[in-house]
Amino acid sequence: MELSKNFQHSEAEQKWYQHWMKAGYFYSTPDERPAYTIVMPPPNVTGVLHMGHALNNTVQDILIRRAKMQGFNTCWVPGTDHASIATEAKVVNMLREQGIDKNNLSREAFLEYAWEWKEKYGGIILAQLKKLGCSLDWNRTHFTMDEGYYKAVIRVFVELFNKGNIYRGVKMINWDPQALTALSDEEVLHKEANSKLTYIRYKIDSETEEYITIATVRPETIMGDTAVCVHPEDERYAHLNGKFCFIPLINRRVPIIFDDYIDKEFGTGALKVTPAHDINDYNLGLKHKLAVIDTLNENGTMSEAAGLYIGQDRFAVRKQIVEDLKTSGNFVKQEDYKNQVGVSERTGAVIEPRLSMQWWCDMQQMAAPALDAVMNEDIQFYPSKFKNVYRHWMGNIKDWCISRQLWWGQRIPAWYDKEGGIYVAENAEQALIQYQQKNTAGTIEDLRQEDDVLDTWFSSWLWPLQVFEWNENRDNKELDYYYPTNTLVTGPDIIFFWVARMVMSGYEFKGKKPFEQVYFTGIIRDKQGRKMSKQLGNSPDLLDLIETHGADTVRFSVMISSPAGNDILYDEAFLEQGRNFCNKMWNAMKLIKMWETRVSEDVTNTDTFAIDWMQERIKQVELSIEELLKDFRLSEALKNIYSLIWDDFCSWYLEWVKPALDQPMSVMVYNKTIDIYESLLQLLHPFMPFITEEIYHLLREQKDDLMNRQLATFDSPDNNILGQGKLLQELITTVRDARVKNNLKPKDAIKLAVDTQQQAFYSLVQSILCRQINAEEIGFTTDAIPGSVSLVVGTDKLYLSSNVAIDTFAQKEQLQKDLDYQKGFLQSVEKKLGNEKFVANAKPEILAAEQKKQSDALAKIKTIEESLSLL
RNA sequence: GGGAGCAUAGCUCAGCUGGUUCAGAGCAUCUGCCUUACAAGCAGAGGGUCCGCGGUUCGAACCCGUGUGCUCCCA
Repeated sequence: MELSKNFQHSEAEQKWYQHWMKAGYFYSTPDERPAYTIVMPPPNVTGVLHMGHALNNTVQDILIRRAKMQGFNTCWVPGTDHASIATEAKVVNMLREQGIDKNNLSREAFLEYAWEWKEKYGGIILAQLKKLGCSLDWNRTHFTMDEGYYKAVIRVFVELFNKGNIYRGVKMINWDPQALTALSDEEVLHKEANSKLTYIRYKIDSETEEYITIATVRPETIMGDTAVCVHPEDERYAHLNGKFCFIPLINRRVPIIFDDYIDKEFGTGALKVTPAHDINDYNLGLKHKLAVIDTLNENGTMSEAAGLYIGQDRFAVRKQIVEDLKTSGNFVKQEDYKNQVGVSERTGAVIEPRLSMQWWCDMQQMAAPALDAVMNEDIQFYPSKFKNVYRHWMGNIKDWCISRQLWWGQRIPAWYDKEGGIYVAENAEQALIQYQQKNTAGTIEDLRQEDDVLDTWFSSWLWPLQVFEWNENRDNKELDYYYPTNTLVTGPDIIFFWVARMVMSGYEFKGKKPFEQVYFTGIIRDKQGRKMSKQLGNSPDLLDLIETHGADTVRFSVMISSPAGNDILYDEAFLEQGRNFCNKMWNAMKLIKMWETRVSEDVTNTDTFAIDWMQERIKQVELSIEELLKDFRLSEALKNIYSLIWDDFCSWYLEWVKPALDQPMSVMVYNKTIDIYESLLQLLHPFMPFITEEIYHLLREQKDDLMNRQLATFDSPDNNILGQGKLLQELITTVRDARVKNNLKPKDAIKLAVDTQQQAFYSLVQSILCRQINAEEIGFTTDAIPGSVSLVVGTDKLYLSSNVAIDTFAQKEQLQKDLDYQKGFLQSVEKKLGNEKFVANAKPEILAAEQKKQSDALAKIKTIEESLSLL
């Protein structure tokens, strides 16, 4: 068979993904094996996957594939999230581009568009995950608005309502004037803004011409002022006790109140109080029984109640009113001021605090077991630093605003009668029954369902339960088998939104934690450290990337650069490294395939050093991988495998077993080499599934697939053989270096004479050493060879001779350098050993190590000095 | 304002329980090679006051304090 020059990723990827799928490797049903389960954080159906998803899902796939090789019954559940506000915003935009105004559509018509959107983008997302190679159980795909899922959410709402955890009430909420909906505190981002602090004077209601000056960043809200507040101990204002002042422009008379909430140092020490538009002012208003005047409409324009600027946008008014205050003589001054402004996480609109009737969920009770679980590590966080963040949020939990003024989502199952009575039930019929208990003649026509839908997170917090059909049967067999799931892999940015709430819902509805451990991945940033985002256009298109570079390369590039839990500065240079790695593996396979025709039974090759050594290296690396993966240090594990394949296998091992030109290949070595390559491919498979499967099958006829092959158990490596391998490498490198330094060309023949105590070792590796340094012969000696280059490796002396003239100055310099280093080293070791406190305090093994260093260094120094004296 | 984290080679970062066979990797740089698997490669090399200062210790990149700079989260 003709092998291509390089690995052709696109064919192989398609072929193997379909093959795995057909073979049923992705699917899971409960059996006698232990389960290893992951539920995928469902991506929003708002668009396409980005680099963050690539990282997150690659990590999950690695864990799943590895667990599968270790004999677990693995189950990775895919799905998508309806993402209420984000998706609705997208659909509204799309409609606007088509010239359709959402307000002219019925709820039903709008939802049809939304479902179309979901089908399209949800489908794209799932296709992307396949391209990435994700070994997902597609039979279990869920969507947070599926019929069954919808019902589960409704039922949870009704149950919590009946328990008294859900209630309806007017409170100050975060209002998004663009999406026209309430948001939870978690959906508001605080950003620093360059604002202006405007000083405005309010005339005091007294006979004399006297003013009180306030400072505000929101002058447009003064029409909503219902008081001015100062500190009770502020001498500047003590005389104003019981007085009133007039709001400029509208001349409303408001009281001057006193409260120690005021910061005397800020601004003028006098605060305008606007209970309708600021949470602190609102609380102040409650305390002092102030009126509340809402001067804004829901879209952020001034309302009738403002009296002025009606219908104008709040930001336009902020500028205009300053001009008008100047005209009226109330403007004092303006200064630059940096403050924090809340913006909507989804729409970016500046949030307005607003008093509003919403549905709330009291979280106090649910928080307690959820907090404990993480604190006592019943649920483990990686990295554990996130425990603090979690504790802080959970310990100060607030009631959750769960209603949204949107259409895309689960509609709140509450019905109102004409008198304002509320009936919460799973459906209209049951609501009606409740209603009829009061009004026997009542009909469904008398009831009106709540328009609002539920916060998206009020559905996704059920994800680990409902993907196993919890609502259909709360103790079903699958739930028993797969739940609690093993590992949740997600970003730290949704620790409150999702992780914390899933923990709460797990205990509340199932009485069990939803997962054993949570691994928080880093956030992918661009080279300049900026978060990747659509707006910045700094996020590469994932599908493009996969198509041009291949899924394995993309996976490699995101994994190699992602230390556990730290942010990642993504650089496309990593793609190059991945591509080169694929190429390397491909070529190693080609080399082995070339030997296939030269295999002969007649070669009686008893030289197994290379094989023995490589096998010990594999054991060694496998054990370290095991440890690294336990701590989710995936990038380090990958680096270990990368180096094992490139350096140990390709650079050393293959060269060591390579038959001489036109010589036959030992059948034993050939088969062992394939065995070895297979186990390397297997170690790498979870990280780079396609190329490993492809090469696995090209190496020789296989009965199984790599993906499904069980991992052997490894015992601890033989340190003696590993040490010998290391020494052999050092010998080779030292001689090669000497060649370069002495201007000996690779083809120039040399002879090597060795003065050593370990002749058996040299006999063992002689043929390898001979070929690797291109020596005509290697012999032993106890005396220096005149005219040769003397080298020192360990405590062995090497004499390298050649027909080519040799410059002794260079080697003298090198030996002198080594000698200086060794002497310095010895000095530091002896200083340590001469220190009584060290000898008394250091652990025995460290003491022994130091003593060994001392004797080694002494022996080395002796050897080098002997060599030097000969020059 | 409260909290968390980071500062190591030109760049991006490893360095787990303090102990010179750990100061390391990849990329970049330099030198020499078209050695019949791979020039997307091979063989070598150079490069660091481990942010400053102080402390603990026999011993500090690692622990403690402090200063500076940066990032993130919460209010």
